[in-house]
Order: sequence, then structure tokens, then C-alpha cells
Amino acid sequence: MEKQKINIHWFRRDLRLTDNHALHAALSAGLPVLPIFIFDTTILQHLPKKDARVEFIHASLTSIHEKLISVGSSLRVYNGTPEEVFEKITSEYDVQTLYANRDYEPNARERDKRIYDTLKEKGIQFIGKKDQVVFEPSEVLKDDGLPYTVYTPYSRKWKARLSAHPIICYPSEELSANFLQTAPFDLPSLEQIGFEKSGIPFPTIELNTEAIQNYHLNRDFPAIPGTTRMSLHLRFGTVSTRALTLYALTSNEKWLNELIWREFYQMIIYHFPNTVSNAFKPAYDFIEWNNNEEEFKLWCEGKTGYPLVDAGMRELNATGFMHNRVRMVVASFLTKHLLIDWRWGERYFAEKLLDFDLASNIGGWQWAAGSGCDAAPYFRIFNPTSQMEKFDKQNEYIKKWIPEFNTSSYALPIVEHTFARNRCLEKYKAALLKK
DNA sequence: TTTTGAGTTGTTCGA
DNA sequence: GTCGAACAACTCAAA
Repeated sequence: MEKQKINIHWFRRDLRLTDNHALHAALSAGLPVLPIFIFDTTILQHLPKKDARVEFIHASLTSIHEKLISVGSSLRVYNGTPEEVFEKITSEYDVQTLYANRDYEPNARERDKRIYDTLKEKGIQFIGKKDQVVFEPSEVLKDDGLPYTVYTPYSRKWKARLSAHPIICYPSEELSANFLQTAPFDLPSLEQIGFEKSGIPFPTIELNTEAIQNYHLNRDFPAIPGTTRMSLHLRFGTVSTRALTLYALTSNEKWLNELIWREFYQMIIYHFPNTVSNAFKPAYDFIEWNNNEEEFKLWCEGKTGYPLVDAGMRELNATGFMHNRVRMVVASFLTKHLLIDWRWGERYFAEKLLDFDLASNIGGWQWAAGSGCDAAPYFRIFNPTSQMEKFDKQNEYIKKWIPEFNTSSYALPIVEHTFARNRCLEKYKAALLKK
């Protein structure tokens, strides 16, 4: 029997059917589209059984699958390496073109290059589209053609480019008749791919418009819901970046700037992939870290004796989320007060954060450590006590996460602030002299 | 090529 | 309590 001619849409970080660029292109191309997702076993094998992010992906896929069934199609979910999966698909179908939205992380780019080469040998095209960002890493460059390393001029250029190139959406949801018509495929259960329910609730996809309106007023106070909790949805593409940006343009410039920060760090990781493991400013790799494992453990568990630090870490451990203000405080504390390598903290966040995004996580940690592009100056050391007094005056946030706060059973500070501050200044100064 | 203005999120000290 | 300056020069971006 002759194999059926089809195109494929490969879902990755774009787990939605609406305003999806590559999906729109696939559905416009004239052949039936087989929508697929691959649980990549090379990635999954490193994750704990109760990884809430896998659970979130699974729930998002289930939702896509159900919508596809209602239009006579189905999502095909695989468990394996992309190479194995495409080998299998091409044995069943006559695949013309593979569509996917581009991913700018170093590992993903390597993977996509491999798949591109493999498919090319078989005469199959692999077309990537821009979807995760409004402007790709090479669309916003300095006048000399080199990438920016400072946020503010980058954001100015970004905004100027937006005026000249307004956002165009891709109504993929209007083309659902062009999916491959098929009996439903079995969607593997969470257990079948080797995972369990985590019990961690996910932020909803509804946009908190009130939080956006007052974002600049409330965003620094962890006790109030002053942030939008969109990070998880941006990470997995369950919401459209374009749609959020269009909303930001008419609502709150400060919030728009946060979306631009996200693209700034995607741009940085694309052009400077070595910053995943090295300081953006090489001199900072001369810092003699203390790297005390016992202190690191106390930080992870939220037992440093500094309430804002501990509340933040406990929020992270319990929910997979931490308020942005508190992320800065705990990161500053780990790197500067405890003199523990930012990579340790970065790895811990990577393991725990639901919204973990490599580019933003590396960018944020290097910013806090002072080693990043456009980073906080090294002598800017957050005082965890005054941060608490400024941003959690009533101790609401702290009491929520530290029941024993203000009792004798609460930990004593593991390091004295002024001592730690001076020690940090000395160590950093010494490292910078070596460059 | 040179020059100039500016740079996410802070803290401490002294008047 | 409040305010400005110092922290430490350095690098970047653009004219």
C-alpha cells in the first residue's frame, strides 16, 4: 500500500492550538497535518518521578488531544529520541515537510540541527518558525551588527523595531479542518511515561489584568498577588507571546519591559551559549567560592535564619514558584553572603522551578552574582533584613512560609550580615584584580 | 576614531 | 526620620 503524503507539526515549547506560527504554516501548506509531541527519553531520564513540569506538559497535551478529537483528528504522542521517532513516522507516512517553532537554547539548537540533517538525507524539509519571541536573537542588533549586552539600549531598539514591524498573529485555530483525519491515537498516561502526579497546583492561564494595571506598584511585594504568574505558560507556550505583548502595549510599560527582558536573555543565550556554564564577564570566574555544602543544604531547605531567604526557599520547595523580588534576595544571599558558586543555585532553581527557563535562569543568576551582562555591580549586596522590612513590612509572606517565625525554634542566622558583606567585597575585589 | 552619557531591582554612612 | 553621596571605576552604545 502506498504511504499517505502528509506534513507534520512538531509541538515543543508551543503547547497550544491558537496563534501558533509553525502550526499555522503547516496547516496552510496543502497536505494533511499530523500533529505530534515527543517525550524525549534523553531528557526525561534525568528527571525525578514527581516532576510537576512533566505533569503540566502531559495535561497540556491532553487538552490539545481532546480538542483535536473534536475536529476528527488526534495528537500523536511518542516516547523516545527524536531520531527514533522520525524513523518510525517516515516508515508509516510519506512525510513532505516537518514544521516546528524555533528554540534558541544551545541543546535544542543542536538537536534541531541533527534532525534537519537526518531528514534532509531523506528528502524531507524541516521548516522552523519564530513563535516564542516577538523578535529573534538576530533581529535586534546594534548598528554595527553585533548583539547587545546591555538591556536598556536593547529595549529601545526592540521598541523601535516594533513600531516599524507591528505584531502579526497566526490564527492557526481557524485551520483545524486541515489536520489529518484519523481515529484517535492512544495518549500515554503520565504513569506510562514513567511519572507520577506531583500534587503541585499550576497557575491558571487567565490573565490577571488587575495585576498588570498595577504591576509597577505591586510587583515587589511577595504577600500580594501583584505579578501575573504567566512565566509557566510562557515557558511551555500554552499562551501566545504575541498576544501577551499586544496586551502589554496598551496596558503597562513596566510589564512590557519584563517581556522584553525575557527576549533579551534568549538573545544572550543564543549569541553567547558559553554563558550557560561560564561567567559572562570572565574575571568573575576567578572568584574563590567557599562552596560549603552544609551551608548550601541549609539554603536549599530554607534554614539560614534570614526570614525572607527562608520563606522564599520554602515557597519554592512547596510550590515550584518563588516571587521575583525574593528570587533576587535568595540569589544574592547564596552568592554574596555564603560565597557559593552561582551555578549551584542555578542548578537548584532549574530542578525546582515550574517556570524554569534556561535563558532567564542563567541570566538572572549571573545578574545576581554580578558576573552577567548588565549585571548588578558586585558591591550591591542585598541586605536580607532590610529587604524584608521594605517589601514584607507586616511579615505576612514570612509568616505564611515560616510557621515558627518569632519563636525560639526558628534558626539563628548562619552567617552575620556585616561580616559576610565585607568578606564578599574582599573576595570579589581580589578576583577582579586577577583579570 | 574619539568622545560622551548612561547603566533593572541596593546599602551604608554621615549630616 | 530623611537626604545625598560614596561605593569603583568600567564598559557599552551611539553620536
